[in-house]
Amino acid sequence: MENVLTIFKALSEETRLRIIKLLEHGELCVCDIVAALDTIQPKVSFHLAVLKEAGLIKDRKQGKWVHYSIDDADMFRRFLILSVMEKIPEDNVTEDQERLKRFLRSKTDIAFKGYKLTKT
Amino acid sequence: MENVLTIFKALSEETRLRIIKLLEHGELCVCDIVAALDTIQPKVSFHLAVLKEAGLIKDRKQGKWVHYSIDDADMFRRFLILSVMEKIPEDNVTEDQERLKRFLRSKTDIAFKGYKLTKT
DNA sequence: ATATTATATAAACAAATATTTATATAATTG
DNA sequence: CAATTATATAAATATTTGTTTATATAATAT
Repeated sequence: MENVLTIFKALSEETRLRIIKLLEHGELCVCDIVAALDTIQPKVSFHLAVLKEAGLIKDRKQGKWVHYSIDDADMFRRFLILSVMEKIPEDNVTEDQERLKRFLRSKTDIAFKGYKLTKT
Repeated sequence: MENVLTIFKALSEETRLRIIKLLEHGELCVCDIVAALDTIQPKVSFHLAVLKEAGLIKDRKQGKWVHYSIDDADMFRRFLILSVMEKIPEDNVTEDQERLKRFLRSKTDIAFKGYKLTKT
């Protein structure tokens, strides 16, 4: 019981479904998600912990960053995740997606500030 | 979003999963469920309302009684219901099942009290 | 070494959900 | 028709869950 219940509980909150949707195309670090959802970091960390506890996402630490991604190890969870992806109307998360794109772009820009690309 | 969310929310509570499990083999009236869960009636009515709102169960009124059963009109909900049936360990609900059996038996007994079965 | 950045966690607070108790309604039985 | 039974609903309360603010930790950059 505990197990199924934990999974359904994890899926029963809007912010968490939005996070799952954001992870559709690959891993993101916490700050990406914070930017995409336009919210504060502890809130995101809280929801990521709930999703991870339920085995729906996994994390990968790299330096200062923690990258989260969909955990597709188990069939049942996988199906649920796919359902979320499919059932949530796009226009319900377009703002998130746009904020994410903008943020990722700005990160890249910063990375190249003060550098010049030269042919090799 | 609303829709999926409502469904997951409905499934994210233990009493409700137990009710779904009880409905596995057919419809039951509210008082059957109250007896099986060994609890009070308003509590059961509350959870039945949540499940019905999510489209997971349906009701059928007959005299004083309201019979509830799994609503298998929709594929997604159906899959979720089946998952609940499969994923919840039997020994997690045996007490419920036994109380249910006893209660149903006692109802039949009462129905025959003062009567005698005769060959036709 | 110190400052900064990314993330987590704890504590205080707020909001949502579930439970209980009391009461209403509607059908049924005596 | 009065009493009883099955269920629903409303109001009060309790519990759980989520949010915010403050702080800790650990890696990196200055």
